[in-house]
Amino acid sequence: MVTIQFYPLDIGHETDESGKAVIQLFGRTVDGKNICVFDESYLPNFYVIPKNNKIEELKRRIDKIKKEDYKVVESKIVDRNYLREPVKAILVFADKPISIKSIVEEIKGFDETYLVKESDIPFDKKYLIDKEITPNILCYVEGEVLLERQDLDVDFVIKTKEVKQIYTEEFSEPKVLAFDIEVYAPKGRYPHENKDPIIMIGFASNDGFRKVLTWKKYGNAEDYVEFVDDEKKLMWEFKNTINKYNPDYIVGYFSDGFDFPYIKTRAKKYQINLKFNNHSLRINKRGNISTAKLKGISHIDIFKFIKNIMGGSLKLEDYSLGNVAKELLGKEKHDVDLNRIGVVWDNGSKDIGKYCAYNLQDAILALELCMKLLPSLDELVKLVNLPLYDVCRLSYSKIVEKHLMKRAKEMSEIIPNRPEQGVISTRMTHTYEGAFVFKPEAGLYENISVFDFQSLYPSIVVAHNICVTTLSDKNEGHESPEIILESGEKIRRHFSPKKEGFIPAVLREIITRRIRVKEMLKIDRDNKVLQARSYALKTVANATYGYFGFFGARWYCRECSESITAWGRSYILKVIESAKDQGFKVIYSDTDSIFIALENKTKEEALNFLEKFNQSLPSLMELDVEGFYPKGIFVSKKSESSGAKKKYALVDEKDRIKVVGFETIRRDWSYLAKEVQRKVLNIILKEGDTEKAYDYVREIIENIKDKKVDINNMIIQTQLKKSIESYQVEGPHVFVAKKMIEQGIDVDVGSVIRYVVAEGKGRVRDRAEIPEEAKTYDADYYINNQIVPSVERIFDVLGYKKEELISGKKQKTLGEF
DNA sequence: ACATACCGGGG
DNA sequence: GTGTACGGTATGT
Repeated sequence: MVTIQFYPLDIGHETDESGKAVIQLFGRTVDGKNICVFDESYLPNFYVIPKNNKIEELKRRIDKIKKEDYKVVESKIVDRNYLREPVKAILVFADKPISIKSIVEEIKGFDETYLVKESDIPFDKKYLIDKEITPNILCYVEGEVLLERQDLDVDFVIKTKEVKQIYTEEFSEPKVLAFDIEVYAPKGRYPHENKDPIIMIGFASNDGFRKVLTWKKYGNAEDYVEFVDDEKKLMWEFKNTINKYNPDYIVGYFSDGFDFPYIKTRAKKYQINLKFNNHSLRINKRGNISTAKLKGISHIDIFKFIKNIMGGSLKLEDYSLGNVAKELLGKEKHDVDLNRIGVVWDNGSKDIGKYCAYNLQDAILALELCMKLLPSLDELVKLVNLPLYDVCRLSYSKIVEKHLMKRAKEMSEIIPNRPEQGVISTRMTHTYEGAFVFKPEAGLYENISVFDFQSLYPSIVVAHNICVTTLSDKNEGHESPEIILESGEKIRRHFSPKKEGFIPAVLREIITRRIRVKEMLKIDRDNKVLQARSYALKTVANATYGYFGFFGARWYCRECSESITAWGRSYILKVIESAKDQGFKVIYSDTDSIFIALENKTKEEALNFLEKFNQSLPSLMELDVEGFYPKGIFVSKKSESSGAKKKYALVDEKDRIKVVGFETIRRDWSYLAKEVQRKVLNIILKEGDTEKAYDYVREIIENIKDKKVDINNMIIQTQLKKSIESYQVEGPHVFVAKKMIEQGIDVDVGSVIRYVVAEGKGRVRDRAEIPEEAKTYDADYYINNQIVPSVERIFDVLGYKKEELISGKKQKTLGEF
């Protein structure tokens, strides 16, 4: 018997041939050793709530369930709450995870069964909930050393009957290793994992380790460069480097979707089994989304977290590493021409060194992004009780749900089920009156102040006790403002004040904790942990409203959503009215934010208004400054039927452009179209010269007409997502791909097909040509389908019609412009 | 009008 | 892994 203290970092389970599962907790001991703990005490389980008083009878029937390949091991009658009402439930333990489905099915057939709950939570996740174990927090374990499990390649393997989390100490000094790969690509073609080798892999760790592995020797290589013989050796060294460095976290940027899947494919080619801590690299593919998991090492794809969670508040133009690093770290990628990577590699010149430096820099940026966001991730781990691996891939709704699940357990609440597909469909078809949107008057504005309620919805939920558990037929105290239903009927919703609802209770705790954290931050302004804690609490609180109306939610409540927005509208309208009263020009408002054009007023006056207004609000509510923007353009969306949606671009005081709701720059647009949109926004927002922007577009259009624009700028790229034969609808890229195959050019699933639209009539695909063969392009197509659509709505705002852009004849009706 | 296919991130 | 994104846009039928 040994006792040991360790930080659980990752969880998994191992099943034997019969399907019996044992939980495995991977982690670090206090003195930095790798450990794997097998918790043999845990059995898959779920609740059955009886329909009537025949609970004993139901229990007896459940206990008898025993078939060849599944059985009930044990059951207990327990006191719990379900949606805040006390219930007697039967807690059923199954022999193995895969038995759950069959047992549940059998029990559902019993007359006495009313509800089956918590049978839809993954085994590992349910373990953490049931045992109330928070990853990254110190645990104590008493057990036996399993000597025969040398294969796990950790320092200790412990078999135990109990893992206790009796401490609060956090795992605070992880070894973090970031990596990035560079891939060979012939000129003008995007690399393909079946054809193009990995030529270099860069590593960067938080304790200063730097290395670039590559397999073509060149002179005067930097110290960090290490040469290997070939791609196969590169794969081996990749694996060795990771195993030798032995990181707690391995980090990449889009490594779920690119680096790891690519590595896996290349390794397979050489029949190398990539094992880390003796566990193979697993790539899970769901549709287009892949995730890469290394059992025992937490793989953080920092891109996922930035895109899913951080992105919302950052308002980034796009999520490319270069852009994100610039915004978050103030650092740049190295400037190399990736289109030449294949050429340089083939030449074998010392220019390869530039690519090595580029490679290393990308790994460093991924590392630094991770280190910067790690405090926030750590705080979220504690709120949702999931390992870092899961936390960095969560969506907003999942953050809320997992936090609710954790709190449910602590409050003896049985967790509701995930909705079935049919229920989801029904939920999706029902709409309700959403947030108040003050339609922006499309236009160009100067000196814009943006204020928003940081905790409008959460505080409404708490203040009015809004919850699926408090929804009531009669007015007992909390009556919502008027709500207009789909049918047109006007009603008010009621929430009982008698008992605090489950979600209001959870939220109240979150909000009061955040207030305490903010108090502490006033004294200790630069405390990164407190900042991260405040951020994590804010994230959970703010996402809760959306959760009520999210069709996949366990605690779904449409009536709650309706009521929250109804109350929300009444508050934001108050802000709008009072801003107008004070003589401010309100240009836009959506949900919980308000955009004010300062016009002849000063920033100070706006801040005074804010301060005054805040004094009139209930204590938990606060209108905050989101930002000041010297210039902004508001554009109306094409389909105005469903209300004006957000679509605007702002330039902030640091001359950075924030674009919201515009078509993002995509690969299937020509380079020219992307460039034109970007440049037009820049001229308008940074230079404030609409005439210049108009002239710029006119010049481009004339150049296109005169065929002065290089054909390379006209290339449209589209990827083949499936095999050529399986296309029902053949787009231009499929047609071109066929032409390429005829010419013996190697084209496969995943190939990015480049084409140019040539002159002529009829379908686009009939005119699509391989760029190298195309002599000229269809000017009208590019003007009408690429250039004009990319800027049309921007110019619409400025009072130019689409026709003017094309013809050059101004019909500008001077009005407000 | 409706259906189908692609974008993102990554080289 | 006790699962299967999403919202928007272009092209073809």
